[in-house]
Amino acid sequence: MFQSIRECVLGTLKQYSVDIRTDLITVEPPKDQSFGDIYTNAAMLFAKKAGVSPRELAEAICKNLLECQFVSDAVIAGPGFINIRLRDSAWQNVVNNVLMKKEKYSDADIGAGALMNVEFVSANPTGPLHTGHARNAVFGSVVANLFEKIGYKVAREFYVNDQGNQIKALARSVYLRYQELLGRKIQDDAFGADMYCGGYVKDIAQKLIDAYEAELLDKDESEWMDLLRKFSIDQMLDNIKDDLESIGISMEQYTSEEALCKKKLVDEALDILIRHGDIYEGVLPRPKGIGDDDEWEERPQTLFRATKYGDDVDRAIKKSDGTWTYFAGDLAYHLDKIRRGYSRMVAVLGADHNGYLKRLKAAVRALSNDSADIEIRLYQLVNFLENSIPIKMSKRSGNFITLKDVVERVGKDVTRYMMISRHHDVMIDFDFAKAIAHSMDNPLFYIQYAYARICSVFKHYESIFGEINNQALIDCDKSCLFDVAEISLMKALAFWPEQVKTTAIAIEPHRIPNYLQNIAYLFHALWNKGKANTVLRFIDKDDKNCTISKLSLLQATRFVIEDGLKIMGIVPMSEMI
RNA sequence: GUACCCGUAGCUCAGUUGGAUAGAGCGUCUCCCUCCGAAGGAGAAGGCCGUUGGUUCGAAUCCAAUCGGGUACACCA
Repeated sequence: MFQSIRECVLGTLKQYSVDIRTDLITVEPPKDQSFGDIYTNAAMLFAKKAGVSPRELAEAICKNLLECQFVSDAVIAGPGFINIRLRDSAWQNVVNNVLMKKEKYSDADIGAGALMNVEFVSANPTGPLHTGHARNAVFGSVVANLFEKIGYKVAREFYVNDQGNQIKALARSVYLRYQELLGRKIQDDAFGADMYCGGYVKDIAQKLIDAYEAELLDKDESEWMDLLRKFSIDQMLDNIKDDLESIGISMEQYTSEEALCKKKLVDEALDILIRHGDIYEGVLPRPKGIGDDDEWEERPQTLFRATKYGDDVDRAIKKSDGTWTYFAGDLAYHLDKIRRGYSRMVAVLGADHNGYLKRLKAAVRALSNDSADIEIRLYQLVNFLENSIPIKMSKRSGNFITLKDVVERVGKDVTRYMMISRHHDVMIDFDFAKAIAHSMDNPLFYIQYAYARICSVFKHYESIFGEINNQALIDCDKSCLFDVAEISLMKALAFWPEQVKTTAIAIEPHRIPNYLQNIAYLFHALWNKGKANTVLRFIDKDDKNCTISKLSLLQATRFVIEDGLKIMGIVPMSEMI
């Protein structure tokens, strides 16, 4: 619908042979419906370039629009807006459009099958996923779903940091518990500040005993370290995969840092950068945040010229002792992604990584010769509340809410909804009491309720008239759908494909729940209007034809809600429990 | 000190990337069940979009300053 109007407008503009940036033209429903059904700003944008007045251009566009069969009226308003009014039949056609395309109604082909890599979660395998990861996980998975919707071939990817001191600390922690479980006394101060003391460490130790019994006792660290590292990581990854599965996520790819290292990818990345002249030996300037009195040591290191690619300072890729930094590993990792054919990538990171954003973008540009790009989305913290009172968490002491805790308490779907319903730059207050409330405090409930009501109407229909199939809904006469409440709903349904497209391109998944809330709102309003005005009731025992045409609108609404929930990874409820 | 983010109704947040008179929910107030699910709906009140300039036909949105809040700033991972 919007597309055909747009084409009509573009057709007129072509006659003026101006170079048109078509993406600037809006063809949208106006905020205030009294202006009409659709408006466009085309005349105002291109009057200057075309060398005519906005009014003159607008008149030409209007004339063309009026020849379109769906348009009933097109008028010029204000500084040059063109307000278009469509015939009811145009909106009634939307219903059939949805019914025929069903779950493909909102599909687009912007990606044209191109590869898209969405990296998210990527939690260190040193503990179970916690609430922060939950937001990351849900955000990333919905972004992936959205890109699939608009025609990309998407890979969901998890980067496993299976190297470094944290993993060693985990292995040592497990070993301590292992000794303990086998009856050895361990010193009180054995668990230092950098050790892991959560309950899961004991679980791993128990599994270690199941597998190796007492074999590893009384051996030197050099003898068990490699084995324990691998064992612990495997256990933790299984644990993490379970957690992800519990909120409906499965990754296509897990990439191991250690494996990349063995493939010498770090050296290859370095070679590429050297060839581009992006590597030099130097000393980083003293950070401004460190005062003159603070401790600061000049260190000659191998540096990456990140400033050439928009970063604020150059970045170290080797420590002063010659070993690689963490960032060097990331260079290798992103080189790997590029080599696997990804020129478009998205990465989801916590807001505390904001200092890392520019250097990652710089790395991808440098390694790909500017042919690849990575979009990074940072998400803010989630505060958990119990009846408006914040719950204190401390990761150190092992006293933090895990993803599993949340899912067990409020369920997968509510968790997903709460995590995705806010803009990623905004902190979320997650109140357990509100999350499970059955009221407007809980918007997911409101949407599910609309869906359940629609299902209930269909059941009611079937109890009177018997089964009905999709084809009958398509073929029926739609002239019963004429009330403003019905038209408003149809207009909103017409916008759905556009909504999916812009949401995906902007990488702002929260727009989906907002949209669905609006659909639910329009539906509930229509439902209630039927209480006062019997003509608007969905089921009329004495008029089967009209009833079917009302149902066709409900069916279209149901498809769109289902589609939206599916993007969010939420299962629609045909009955409220 | 620097970078990134936030500032919109009493509270929690939207605002379709620059469009016309800025919108929801909660809370407050008034109505609506003999009626397909009231777990709902209709309406009222509530705003200098932090502040000040700029860009243009047009700004909550873009730019520059500024104030307030958050996060991060060497070889940690």
